[in-house]
Parts: sequence; structure tokens; C-alpha cells
Amino acid sequence: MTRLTRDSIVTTAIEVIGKHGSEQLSVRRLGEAIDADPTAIYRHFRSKDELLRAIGDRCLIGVTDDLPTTSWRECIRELCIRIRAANLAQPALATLVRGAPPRHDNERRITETILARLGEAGFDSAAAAFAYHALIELTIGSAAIDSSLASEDSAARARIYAEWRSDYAALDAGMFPRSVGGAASLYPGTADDRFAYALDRLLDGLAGTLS
Amino acid sequence: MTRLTRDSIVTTAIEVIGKHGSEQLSVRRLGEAIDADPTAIYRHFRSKDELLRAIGDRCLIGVTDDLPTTSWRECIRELCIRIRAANLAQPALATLVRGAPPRHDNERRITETILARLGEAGFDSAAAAFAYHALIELTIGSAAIDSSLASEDSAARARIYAEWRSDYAALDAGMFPRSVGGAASLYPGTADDRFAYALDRLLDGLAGTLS
DNA sequence: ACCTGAACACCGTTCAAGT
DNA sequence: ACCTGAACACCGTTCAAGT
Repeated sequence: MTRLTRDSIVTTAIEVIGKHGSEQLSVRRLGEAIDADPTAIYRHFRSKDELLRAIGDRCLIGVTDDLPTTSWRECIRELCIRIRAANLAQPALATLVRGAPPRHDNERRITETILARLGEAGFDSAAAAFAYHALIELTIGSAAIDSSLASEDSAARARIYAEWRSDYAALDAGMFPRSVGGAASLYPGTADDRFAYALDRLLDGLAGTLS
Repeated sequence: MTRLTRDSIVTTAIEVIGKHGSEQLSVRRLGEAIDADPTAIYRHFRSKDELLRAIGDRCLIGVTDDLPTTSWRECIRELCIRIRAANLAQPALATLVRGAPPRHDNERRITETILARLGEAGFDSAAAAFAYHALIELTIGSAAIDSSLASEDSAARARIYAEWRSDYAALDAGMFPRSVGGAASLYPGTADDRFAYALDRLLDGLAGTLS
């Protein structure tokens, strides 16, 4: 590291996360990676939280680029799927879930894109605001929930889901008849599939308010 | 504390959270409250995570009691609103978001209730599973997102939302025209209102798959 | 102007030893 | 059988001092 800047710290932090996993990103470890005293970071970021948010925004680079122009639904659907993917790629970020507004450029472009497509589709600004918040809550919330398993590979995830299905199947059938009966159907597909299903149903519901 | 049990530890932990806030619940602080050595807790819980989950389940007591019988939608809607409220009442729990299956009784009753109402409504087990996961992702995910502000009172929350609207309004109107134009409409109502809207649109979409 | 390093006030968890 | 207490291996953050 020739020079310490916000950008260079973020870059190194992402390398550290890539190598050691996002739970292992501590101020001390990051200090080692940037070859400076850990506390030097506090010269560039007010807190670790602020650093994590900057990392989060870096991960969102390009999510609003080249989105489908076929329809507002397709565009927003693809954007939400990309946001989720970006969040799951850095599981530590998903735990940073928060209702605060975007303070960084990539985040701002997301808001702008969603509001613009909704506006063009015919939502007035009140309806667009409710729809925007609904989409973000589902997308970010779902990523937070799924992030616990995001570090496993797909075979491991499939194995874990199978275990969980067995747990349901082993419940007392008198008290939990539907859980036992439906156990084999729970956790269908991948977490991405389940998110896509939820997103599509939410978009159905939102589209229904237009007519 | 006359005797240390899982239940008595959970009860005391909830008292500590009530007094000091859920971020302040540490093993050491809880040890003080139960008037025992902090590490005695590890005799009853494998980890702090296991303790938090037990606390989480305690907070869900009664959520499946006396639900509306008017329709599957009304029943599930009310249940999701109660689950959200229970999670927001203990903000620490919302950060425990996870995709793992319920391992405690109150959680299990939630799954059973949702699957049962969906089944009665005509969803087959595959469709019911997708619908169940969609509802849970939105409900728990949204609670996680909103938990950061749950400890503030409603006046403080309203003030914070007003600030966030100003942030949007202050953006560059050339780059973010819709965000600036729609700023006054963002964060409409309370977080509960926005969740209810999202939940209703998701239920619209799910109901649409029945016909 | 920028960075260091000691220090503060904490964490969750383990395990040999006590009663 | 149950609990203690020392210890381990860490945290995020502040601030006077250095260069």
C-alpha cells in the first residue's frame, strides 16, 4: 500500500473478505493487510459500520447497468435478483440490513432506477414509494436470511436442506400434521428459486394495483 | 435465582433486555443478573446463539392463538403481523435472521398454521411450500430491516424518516430526477404500514395462483 | 497531515479445579 | 451434579504522542 485512501482500504478489505471470509474482517486483521496500524482506518472511516457500508456499495457496482428494457417488471425483477446476488456474495453485508436510505452512488442508482421504472409504468409517487419499499424489504430481507448458507457450496446447501426436511418429517404427526405431510415439499429448489417465486408473486400483486 | 434452568435463564435474559436493551445482552451481563458466574450459562446452552434462539421462541408465545377464522388470507396476514411485532419487540432477535427451520415449539406452530391454512385454501404441497417460504422471507426479512429503528419511539422514528426524505430531496436532480421528485412520498406512513402493504401485495400474488 | 501504539472497556468460550 | 474462576483469543474505539 503506497497511500492510504478510502478506496484503497475498501479494495484491501474486499481481498481480506475473499481470503478469510467476511466474518473474519476485523479492524485488526484489516490493519495487517493494509500494512499499517489498525487504528489508521479510523482516519478514513468514522466507524467500522461506515467502512462496511462503503464495501457494500462497492459490491453493487454495475447492478443498474444494461437492465432489460422489455418491461418495467422484467427490469425491476432483474435488478432485484442482482442486488440479492451482490449481497449474498459478501455475506457480512447482508447482516448490515437496515432501513436507512442509500448514502452511496450505486445504492442511489438502484432507488432511482426502481422509482423511474415504476413511474413510467403508471404508479403515482405514493404508490411507487410503497412498491419501492416492498421490493427492497423482500430483496434485502431475503438476502439477509439466506446469507447464513451462502458460504456453503451448492452440494452442501442441498444436503442441509435435506436434513431440515427430515427434521420436519420427524415431528409429531398428531400436533404437526401439515408439517409432517408436507415435509418432502419444503425448501423446494434453491434459495434463489424461492426468492424468485416470492418476487414474482409480489410483482403480480403490485401489477394488480395498476389496473 | 434459586435454581438455574434453561427457562429461568431465558426469563432473566428477557428482563435484562427489557432494562438495558438487546444489544447489551452479553454473557457476562447475564451472569451478573442470574447471580452466578457467566460461564454457568454454558452448562445449559451450547452457545449464546442457542440461548438467543430460546429467547426468540419465548417471544413468540401465543402468536398462533385465536387467529381470525374468516379466511386463510386474514389468518395468515394477522399471523405474519404478529410475528413481525414479536421480532421487533426484541431487536436483537431480528439480527438472528436465518433460513434454518424452527427448532422450538412456538416456531413450529407457526409453520404448521401457515401450511394448514394454505392447504385448506387449495394450495397443493409444492405451492404451499413456495408460498410459506415467500411469506416467511418477507416477514422476517422486513423485521430485520426495521429492527434498527425499533428501539426509537414513534416521534423519533417520524423525525428520522423526515431526515431521510430530505436526503433524497437534496440529491442532484439531473442524475436522480425521480428520487428528488418523489422524495416527499418516500417512507410513507409507518414501517408497519409499509410492511402491511408489501404483505397484502404478496398475498394478492399468492391468491392469484389459486385461480 | 498523517500514522502509531498504548490503553480502555469490553467480547464468547474452554476447561481444570473446586464443592 | 453443578458451578467457579482463571485464562485464551479476541473485539471496536480513543487519544496523546510521534514523524
